[in-house]
Amino acid sequence: MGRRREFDVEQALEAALCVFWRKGYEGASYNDLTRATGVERPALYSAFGNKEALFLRALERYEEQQLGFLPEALAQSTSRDVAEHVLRGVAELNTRHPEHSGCFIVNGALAGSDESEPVRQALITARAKGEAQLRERFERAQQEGDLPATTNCAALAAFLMAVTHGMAVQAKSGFSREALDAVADQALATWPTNA
Amino acid sequence: MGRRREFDVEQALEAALCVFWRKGYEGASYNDLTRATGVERPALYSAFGNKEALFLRALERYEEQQLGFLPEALAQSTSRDVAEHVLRGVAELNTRHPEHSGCFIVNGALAGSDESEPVRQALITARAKGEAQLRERFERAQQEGDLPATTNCAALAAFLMAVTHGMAVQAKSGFSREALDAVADQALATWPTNA
DNA sequence: CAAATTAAATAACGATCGTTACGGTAACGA
DNA sequence: TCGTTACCGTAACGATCGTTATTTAATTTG
Repeated sequence: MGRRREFDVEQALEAALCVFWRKGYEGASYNDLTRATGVERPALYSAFGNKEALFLRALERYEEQQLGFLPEALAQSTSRDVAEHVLRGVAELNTRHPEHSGCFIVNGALAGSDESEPVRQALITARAKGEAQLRERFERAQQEGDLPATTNCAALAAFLMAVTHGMAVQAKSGFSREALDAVADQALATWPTNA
Repeated sequence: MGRRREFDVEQALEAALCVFWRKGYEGASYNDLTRATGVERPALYSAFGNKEALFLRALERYEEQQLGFLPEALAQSTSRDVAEHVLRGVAELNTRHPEHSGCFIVNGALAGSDESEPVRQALITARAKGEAQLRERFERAQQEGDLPATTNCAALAAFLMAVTHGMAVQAKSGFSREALDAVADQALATWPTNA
Protein backbone atom coordinates (compact mmCIF):
# COMPACT_ATOMS: atom_id res chain seq x y z
CA MET A 1 0.00 0.00 0.00
CA GLY A 2 0.99 3.62 -0.33
CA ARG A 3 2.71 5.50 -3.07
CA ARG A 4 5.19 3.66 -5.29
CA ARG A 5 8.88 4.49 -5.46
CA GLU A 6 9.55 6.46 -8.63
CA PHE A 7 13.24 5.63 -9.11
CA ASP A 8 15.12 2.41 -9.62
CA VAL A 9 17.03 1.60 -6.45
CA GLU A 10 19.69 -0.44 -8.23
CA GLN A 11 20.19 2.26 -10.81
CA ALA A 12 20.59 4.90 -8.11
CA LEU A 13 23.02 2.66 -6.25
CA GLU A 14 25.06 2.25 -9.40
CA ALA A 15 25.27 6.02 -9.83
CA ALA A 16 26.25 6.46 -6.18
CA LEU A 17 28.90 3.80 -6.59
CA CYS A 18 30.43 5.78 -9.44
CA VAL A 19 30.54 8.93 -7.32
CA PHE A 20 32.21 7.15 -4.40
CA TRP A 21 34.58 5.43 -6.79
CA ARG A 22 35.76 8.77 -8.10
CA LYS A 23 35.74 10.92 -4.98
CA GLY A 24 35.97 8.46 -2.12
CA TYR A 25 33.69 8.32 0.89
CA GLU A 26 34.34 11.72 2.42
CA GLY A 27 34.99 13.47 -0.87
CA ALA A 28 31.52 12.59 -2.13
CA SER A 29 28.82 14.99 -0.92
CA TYR A 30 25.08 14.56 -1.01
CA ASN A 31 25.01 17.25 -3.66
CA ASP A 32 27.21 15.00 -5.78
CA LEU A 33 25.06 11.99 -4.98
CA THR A 34 21.74 13.64 -5.76
CA ARG A 35 23.14 15.07 -8.98
CA ALA A 36 24.46 11.70 -10.12
CA THR A 37 21.46 9.64 -9.07
CA GLY A 38 18.77 12.14 -9.94
CA VAL A 39 17.28 11.33 -6.55
CA GLU A 40 16.70 13.94 -3.84
CA ARG A 41 18.40 13.51 -0.49
CA PRO A 42 15.41 12.39 1.58
CA ALA A 43 14.67 9.68 -0.95
CA LEU A 44 18.26 8.42 -0.71
CA TYR A 45 17.91 8.33 3.06
CA SER A 46 14.65 6.45 2.93
CA ALA A 47 16.01 3.94 0.43
CA PHE A 48 19.49 3.35 1.84
CA GLY A 49 19.79 4.94 5.28
CA ASN A 50 22.61 7.34 5.92
CA LYS A 51 25.77 8.01 3.94
CA GLU A 52 27.76 5.26 5.59
CA ALA A 53 25.09 2.67 4.85
CA LEU A 54 24.84 3.86 1.26
CA PHE A 55 28.59 3.53 0.88
CA LEU A 56 28.58 0.02 2.30
CA ARG A 57 25.84 -0.93 -0.13
CA ALA A 58 27.98 0.49 -2.91
CA LEU A 59 30.89 -1.59 -1.64
CA GLU A 60 28.76 -4.73 -1.81
CA ARG A 61 27.70 -3.87 -5.33
CA TYR A 62 31.30 -3.22 -6.34
CA GLU A 63 32.39 -6.60 -5.06
CA GLU A 64 29.54 -8.37 -6.78
CA GLN A 65 29.55 -6.57 -10.09
CA GLN A 66 33.13 -5.50 -10.60
CA LEU A 67 35.27 -8.09 -8.85
CA GLY A 68 33.94 -11.05 -10.76
CA PHE A 69 37.38 -11.72 -12.15
CA LEU A 70 38.59 -12.74 -8.69
CA PRO A 71 36.70 -16.04 -8.41
CA GLU A 72 37.60 -16.60 -12.04
CA ALA A 73 41.24 -16.09 -11.17
CA LEU A 74 41.09 -18.41 -8.17
CA ALA A 75 39.70 -21.11 -10.44
CA GLN A 76 42.78 -21.09 -12.65
CA SER A 77 44.82 -24.26 -12.55
CA THR A 78 48.20 -22.85 -11.55
CA SER A 79 49.20 -20.19 -9.08
CA ARG A 80 50.88 -18.25 -11.82
CA ASP A 81 47.71 -18.24 -13.88
CA VAL A 82 45.84 -17.08 -10.79
CA ALA A 83 48.26 -14.18 -10.38
CA GLU A 84 48.16 -13.30 -14.04
CA HIS A 85 44.39 -13.34 -14.09
CA VAL A 86 44.26 -11.10 -11.05
CA LEU A 87 46.77 -8.64 -12.44
CA ARG A 88 45.15 -8.42 -15.85
CA GLY A 89 41.76 -8.03 -14.28
CA VAL A 90 42.97 -5.24 -12.04
CA ALA A 91 44.67 -3.42 -14.89
CA GLU A 92 41.49 -3.60 -16.90
CA LEU A 93 39.13 -2.66 -14.10
CA ASN A 94 41.25 0.26 -12.95
CA THR A 95 41.28 1.85 -16.38
CA ARG A 96 37.90 0.74 -17.73
CA HIS A 97 36.05 3.90 -16.76
CA PRO A 98 37.89 7.13 -17.50
CA GLU A 99 35.62 9.15 -15.22
CA HIS A 100 36.41 7.03 -12.16
CA SER A 101 39.78 5.40 -12.49
CA GLY A 102 41.52 3.25 -9.93
CA CYS A 103 39.93 0.96 -7.38
CA PHE A 104 36.81 1.74 -5.38
CA ILE A 105 38.22 -0.04 -2.35
CA VAL A 106 41.50 1.86 -2.41
CA ASN A 107 40.01 5.23 -3.34
CA GLY A 108 37.19 4.88 -0.84
CA ALA A 109 38.91 5.83 2.40
CA LEU A 110 42.64 5.41 2.76
CA ALA A 111 43.07 8.35 5.11
CA GLY A 112 40.43 10.72 6.41
CA SER A 113 38.79 12.27 9.42
CA ASP A 114 37.93 10.16 12.44
CA GLU A 115 34.30 10.05 11.35
CA SER A 116 35.18 7.83 8.42
CA GLU A 117 36.87 5.24 10.59
CA PRO A 118 34.08 2.64 10.25
CA VAL A 119 34.27 2.91 6.48
CA ARG A 120 38.05 2.67 6.55
CA GLN A 121 37.78 -0.50 8.59
CA ALA A 122 35.22 -2.00 6.22
CA LEU A 123 37.58 -1.40 3.30
CA ILE A 124 40.50 -2.88 5.23
CA THR A 125 38.34 -5.94 5.85
CA ALA A 126 37.43 -6.14 2.17
CA ARG A 127 41.10 -6.08 1.20
CA ALA A 128 41.96 -8.67 3.83
CA LYS A 129 39.26 -10.94 2.47
CA GLY A 130 40.80 -10.90 -0.99
CA GLU A 131 44.24 -11.47 0.41
CA ALA A 132 43.06 -14.45 2.46
CA GLN A 133 41.46 -16.01 -0.60
CA LEU A 134 44.72 -15.69 -2.49
CA ARG A 135 46.76 -17.09 0.39
CA GLU A 136 44.48 -20.11 0.67
CA ARG A 137 44.66 -20.67 -3.06
CA PHE A 138 48.46 -20.52 -2.96
CA GLU A 139 48.59 -22.92 -0.03
CA ARG A 140 46.53 -25.33 -2.08
CA ALA A 141 48.92 -24.83 -4.99
CA GLN A 142 51.80 -25.60 -2.65
CA GLN A 143 50.16 -28.83 -1.55
CA GLU A 144 49.61 -29.70 -5.18
CA GLY A 145 53.29 -29.16 -5.93
CA ASP A 146 52.55 -26.13 -8.06
CA LEU A 147 54.55 -23.89 -5.73
CA PRO A 148 57.86 -24.73 -4.01
CA ALA A 149 57.61 -25.96 -0.42
CA THR A 150 59.82 -23.04 0.56
CA THR A 151 57.33 -20.46 -0.70
CA ASN A 152 55.82 -18.19 1.94
CA CYS A 153 52.23 -18.25 0.71
CA ALA A 154 51.08 -15.47 3.03
CA ALA A 155 53.88 -13.23 1.81
CA LEU A 156 53.16 -14.14 -1.79
CA ALA A 157 49.51 -13.20 -1.38
CA ALA A 158 50.47 -9.96 0.37
CA PHE A 159 52.89 -9.18 -2.42
CA LEU A 160 50.29 -9.73 -5.09
CA MET A 161 47.85 -7.54 -3.22
CA ALA A 162 50.52 -4.86 -2.83
CA VAL A 163 51.05 -4.81 -6.58
CA THR A 164 47.32 -4.49 -7.23
CA HIS A 165 47.00 -1.69 -4.69
CA GLY A 166 49.97 0.06 -6.21
CA MET A 167 48.43 -0.28 -9.65
CA ALA A 168 45.26 1.25 -8.25
CA VAL A 169 47.22 4.26 -7.00
CA GLN A 170 48.87 4.58 -10.38
CA ALA A 171 45.59 4.26 -12.26
CA LYS A 172 44.13 7.04 -10.14
CA SER A 173 47.23 9.04 -11.04
CA GLY A 174 46.41 8.71 -14.72
CA PHE A 175 48.40 5.65 -15.78
CA SER A 176 47.19 3.99 -18.97
CA ARG A 177 46.04 0.43 -19.32
CA GLU A 178 49.29 -0.33 -21.13
CA ALA A 179 51.42 1.10 -18.34
CA LEU A 180 49.57 -1.00 -15.78
CA ASP A 181 49.98 -4.09 -17.92
CA ALA A 182 53.71 -3.45 -18.00
CA VAL A 183 53.71 -3.35 -14.19
CA ALA A 184 51.76 -6.62 -14.18
CA ASP A 185 54.29 -8.18 -16.53
CA GLN A 186 57.12 -7.23 -14.25
CA ALA A 187 55.32 -8.63 -11.22
CA LEU A 188 54.80 -11.90 -13.03
CA ALA A 189 58.46 -12.05 -14.01
CA THR A 190 59.29 -12.54 -10.35
CA TRP A 191 56.86 -15.40 -9.89
CA PRO A 192 58.28 -18.50 -8.17
CA THR A 193 58.17 -21.83 -9.98
CA ASN A 194 59.29 -25.40 -9.57
CA ALA A 195 60.80 -25.52 -13.02
CA MET B 1 60.21 45.40 13.43
CA GLY B 2 57.04 44.69 15.31
CA ARG B 3 56.09 41.90 17.65
CA ARG B 4 58.03 38.66 17.43
CA ARG B 5 56.45 35.37 16.45
CA GLU B 6 55.89 33.31 19.56
CA PHE B 7 55.97 29.83 18.02
CA ASP B 8 58.57 27.90 16.09
CA VAL B 9 57.49 27.74 12.47
CA GLU B 10 59.40 24.55 11.73
CA GLN B 11 58.00 22.88 14.81
CA ALA B 12 54.46 23.85 13.84
CA LEU B 13 55.07 22.60 10.31
CA GLU B 14 56.27 19.29 11.67
CA ALA B 15 53.11 18.94 13.74
CA ALA B 16 50.95 19.85 10.74
CA LEU B 17 52.83 17.30 8.65
CA CYS B 18 51.92 14.60 11.15
CA VAL B 19 48.25 15.55 11.00
CA PHE B 20 48.18 15.49 7.19
CA TRP B 21 50.12 12.25 7.21
CA ARG B 22 47.48 10.61 9.34
CA LYS B 23 44.28 12.14 7.97
CA GLY B 24 45.18 13.30 4.50
CA TYR B 25 44.57 16.75 3.06
CA GLU B 26 40.80 16.93 3.26
CA GLY B 27 40.51 14.79 6.36
CA ALA B 28 42.63 17.22 8.36
CA SER B 29 40.65 20.17 9.73
CA TYR B 30 41.95 23.41 11.17
CA ASN B 31 40.72 22.20 14.53
CA ASP B 32 43.07 19.25 14.14
CA LEU B 33 45.89 21.49 12.97
CA THR B 34 45.55 24.02 15.77
CA ARG B 35 45.33 21.26 18.35
CA ALA B 36 48.44 19.53 17.04
CA THR B 37 50.52 22.65 16.49
CA GLY B 38 49.33 24.61 19.51
CA VAL B 39 48.96 27.53 17.12
CA GLU B 40 45.68 29.36 16.54
CA ARG B 41 44.24 29.48 13.05
CA PRO B 42 45.05 33.09 12.16
CA ALA B 43 48.68 32.50 13.12
CA LEU B 44 48.83 29.48 10.81
CA TYR B 45 47.39 31.58 8.01
CA SER B 46 49.86 34.38 8.58
CA ALA B 47 52.79 31.97 8.71
CA PHE B 48 51.89 29.59 5.89
CA GLY B 49 49.01 31.01 3.88
CA ASN B 50 45.96 28.86 3.37
CA LYS B 51 45.45 25.14 3.91
CA GLU B 52 46.70 24.19 0.46
CA ALA B 53 49.92 26.17 0.91
CA LEU B 54 50.43 24.64 4.34
CA PHE B 55 49.99 21.17 2.91
CA LEU B 56 52.47 21.85 0.12
CA ARG B 57 54.98 23.08 2.68
CA ALA B 58 54.41 19.86 4.61
CA LEU B 59 54.99 17.91 1.40
CA GLU B 60 58.33 19.68 0.91
CA ARG B 61 59.30 18.91 4.49
CA TYR B 62 58.29 15.28 4.06
CA GLU B 63 60.45 14.90 0.99
CA GLU B 64 63.41 16.56 2.66
CA GLN B 65 63.22 14.97 6.07
CA GLN B 66 61.64 11.58 5.46
CA LEU B 67 62.67 10.53 1.97
CA GLY B 68 66.39 10.77 2.58
CA PHE B 69 66.73 7.07 1.86
CA LEU B 70 65.87 7.66 -1.78
CA PRO B 71 69.11 9.44 -2.79
CA GLU B 72 70.91 6.89 -0.65
CA ALA B 73 69.22 4.12 -2.60
CA LEU B 74 70.04 5.69 -5.96
CA ALA B 75 73.68 5.80 -4.92
CA GLN B 76 73.87 2.02 -4.49
CA SER B 77 76.13 0.28 -6.95
CA THR B 78 73.67 -2.20 -8.46
CA SER B 79 70.06 -1.87 -9.52
CA ARG B 80 69.12 -4.66 -7.16
CA ASP B 81 70.71 -2.86 -4.25
CA VAL B 82 68.85 0.27 -5.31
CA ALA B 83 65.57 -1.61 -5.25
CA GLU B 84 66.34 -3.31 -1.96
CA HIS B 85 67.29 -0.03 -0.35
CA VAL B 86 64.08 1.58 -1.57
CA LEU B 87 61.90 -1.27 -0.36
CA ARG B 88 63.56 -1.50 3.05
CA GLY B 89 63.36 2.24 3.44
CA VAL B 90 59.67 2.28 2.55
CA ALA B 91 58.88 -0.59 4.92
CA GLU B 92 60.64 1.24 7.72
CA LEU B 93 59.20 4.68 7.01
CA ASN B 94 55.64 3.39 6.63
CA THR B 95 55.69 1.72 10.02
CA ARG B 96 58.02 4.00 11.97
CA HIS B 97 55.31 6.13 13.50
CA PRO B 98 52.34 4.19 14.86
CA GLU B 99 50.17 7.30 15.04
CA HIS B 100 50.55 8.08 11.33
CA SER B 101 51.32 4.96 9.38
CA GLY B 102 51.69 4.65 5.65
CA CYS B 103 53.02 7.24 3.24
CA PHE B 104 52.24 10.94 3.40
CA ILE B 105 52.19 11.16 -0.39
CA VAL B 106 49.77 8.27 -0.79
CA ASN B 107 47.57 9.15 2.17
CA GLY B 108 47.49 12.82 1.27
CA ALA B 109 44.90 12.89 -1.48
CA LEU B 110 44.22 9.78 -3.54
CA ALA B 111 40.56 10.57 -4.11
CA GLY B 112 38.56 13.52 -2.85
CA SER B 113 36.34 16.43 -3.72
CA ASP B 114 37.11 18.63 -6.70
CA GLU B 115 38.54 21.29 -4.39
CA SER B 116 41.51 19.08 -3.58
CA GLU B 117 42.45 18.63 -7.21
CA PRO B 118 45.56 20.88 -7.03
CA VAL B 119 46.85 18.90 -4.08
CA ARG B 120 46.12 15.62 -5.84
CA GLN B 121 48.11 16.81 -8.84
CA ALA B 122 51.02 17.89 -6.65
CA LEU B 123 51.17 14.43 -5.12
CA ILE B 124 50.97 12.80 -8.54
CA THR B 125 53.90 14.96 -9.58
CA ALA B 126 55.83 13.97 -6.47
CA ARG B 127 55.30 10.30 -7.23
CA ALA B 128 56.27 10.79 -10.86
CA LYS B 129 59.48 12.48 -9.78
CA GLY B 130 60.52 9.46 -7.74
CA GLU B 131 59.61 7.10 -10.54
CA ALA B 132 61.63 9.11 -13.05
CA GLN B 133 64.67 9.02 -10.78
CA LEU B 134 64.40 5.25 -10.55
CA ARG B 135 63.96 4.85 -14.29
CA GLU B 136 67.02 6.96 -15.00
CA ARG B 137 69.04 4.99 -12.47
CA PHE B 138 67.96 1.72 -14.07
CA GLU B 139 68.80 3.01 -17.52
CA ARG B 140 72.26 3.81 -16.25
CA ALA B 141 72.48 0.32 -14.78
CA GLN B 142 71.50 -1.06 -18.15
CA GLN B 143 74.26 0.89 -19.87
CA GLU B 144 76.70 -0.39 -17.26
CA GLY B 145 75.67 -3.95 -17.97
CA ASP B 146 74.08 -4.34 -14.56
CA LEU B 147 70.67 -4.94 -16.14
CA PRO B 148 69.89 -7.01 -19.26
CA ALA B 149 69.50 -5.06 -22.48
CA THR B 150 66.03 -6.53 -22.77
CA THR B 151 64.87 -4.96 -19.51
CA ASN B 152 62.13 -2.36 -19.80
CA CYS B 153 63.53 0.19 -17.40
CA ALA B 154 60.42 2.35 -17.35
CA ALA B 155 58.29 -0.68 -16.51
CA LEU B 156 60.76 -1.80 -13.87
CA ALA B 157 60.62 1.61 -12.20
CA ALA B 158 56.83 1.66 -12.39
CA PHE B 159 56.72 -1.82 -10.89
CA LEU B 160 58.96 -0.83 -8.01
CA MET B 161 56.83 2.23 -7.36
CA ALA B 162 53.68 0.11 -7.50
CA VAL B 163 55.07 -2.16 -4.80
CA THR B 164 55.97 0.79 -2.60
CA HIS B 165 52.52 2.32 -3.06
CA GLY B 166 50.91 -1.00 -2.29
CA MET B 167 53.03 -1.31 0.83
CA ALA B 168 51.85 2.16 1.83
CA VAL B 169 48.23 1.07 1.50
CA GLN B 170 48.98 -2.01 3.56
CA ALA B 171 50.83 -0.04 6.22
CA LYS B 172 47.85 2.27 6.56
CA SER B 173 45.73 -0.85 6.92
CA GLY B 174 47.77 -1.91 9.93
CA PHE B 175 50.41 -4.19 8.41
CA SER B 176 53.49 -4.69 10.56
CA ARG B 177 57.05 -3.88 9.61
CA GLU B 178 57.69 -7.60 9.27
CA ALA B 179 54.76 -8.12 6.92
CA LEU B 180 55.96 -5.28 4.71
CA ASP B 181 59.47 -6.69 4.70
CA ALA B 182 58.05 -9.99 3.49
CA VAL B 183 56.38 -8.15 0.62
CA ALA B 184 59.69 -6.48 -0.16
CA ASP B 185 61.44 -9.84 -0.13
CA GLN B 186 58.99 -11.21 -2.64
CA ALA B 187 59.42 -8.22 -4.90
CA LEU B 188 63.17 -8.77 -4.84
CA ALA B 189 62.88 -12.53 -5.29
CA THR B 190 63.77 -12.61 -8.95
CA TRP B 191 65.13 -9.24 -9.76
CA PRO B 192 66.43 -9.31 -13.33
CA THR B 193 70.18 -9.94 -13.58
CA ASN B 194 72.81 -10.78 -16.14
CA ALA B 195 74.09 -13.72 -14.10
C1' DC C 1 -15.43 7.88 -2.76
C1' DA C 2 -13.01 8.42 1.70
C1' DA C 3 -9.34 6.90 4.80
C1' DA C 4 -4.87 5.30 5.25
C1' DT C 5 -0.23 4.85 3.85
C1' DT C 6 3.92 5.72 1.50
C1' DA C 7 6.99 8.57 -1.39
C1' DA C 8 8.65 13.19 -3.32
C1' DA C 9 10.18 17.77 -2.77
C1' DT C 10 11.10 21.96 -0.36
C1' DA C 11 13.42 23.84 3.01
C1' DA C 12 15.58 24.07 7.03
C1' DC C 13 18.23 22.02 10.99
C1' DG C 14 22.71 22.31 13.92
C1' DA C 15 27.47 21.51 13.15
C1' DT C 16 31.57 22.16 11.00
C1' DC C 17 34.21 23.67 7.04
C1' DG C 18 38.13 27.10 5.52
C1' DT C 19 38.88 31.82 6.09
C1' DT C 20 39.22 36.47 8.01
C1' DA C 21 37.87 41.18 10.77
C1' DC C 22 38.91 43.03 14.71
C1' DG C 23 40.76 44.54 19.06
C1' DG C 24 44.38 43.85 22.41
C1' DT C 25 49.46 43.10 23.08
C1' DA C 26 54.30 42.97 22.59
C1' DA C 27 58.53 44.56 20.39
C1' DC C 28 60.78 47.62 17.37
C1' DG C 29 62.77 52.60 15.70
C1' DA C 30 62.93 57.39 16.83
C1' DT D 1 58.26 57.56 25.74
C1' DC D 2 55.67 57.45 21.81
C1' DG D 3 54.14 55.85 17.26
C1' DT D 4 54.51 52.14 14.24
C1' DT D 5 54.46 47.51 13.14
C1' DA D 6 53.48 42.82 13.46
C1' DC D 7 51.55 38.99 16.01
C1' DC D 8 48.09 36.92 19.11
C1' DG D 9 43.43 35.33 20.34
C1' DT D 10 38.46 35.79 20.15
C1' DA D 11 34.87 35.59 17.52
C1' DA D 12 32.53 35.66 13.57
C1' DC D 13 31.98 35.23 8.46
C1' DG D 14 29.43 32.74 4.46
C1' DA D 15 29.33 28.19 2.65
C1' DT D 16 28.67 23.56 2.89
C1' DC D 17 28.41 19.35 5.55
C1' DG D 18 25.12 15.19 6.71
C1' DT D 19 20.55 14.80 8.28
C1' DT D 20 15.57 15.49 8.93
C1' DA D 21 10.79 17.85 9.82
C1' DT D 22 7.11 19.10 7.03
C1' DT D 23 4.14 19.59 3.37
C1' DT D 24 2.27 17.88 -0.91
C1' DA D 25 1.27 14.21 -4.16
C1' DA D 26 0.29 9.50 -5.45
C1' DT D 27 -1.39 4.96 -4.59
C1' DT D 28 -3.79 1.27 -1.99
C1' DT D 29 -7.40 -0.42 1.04
C1' DG D 30 -12.07 -0.38 3.08
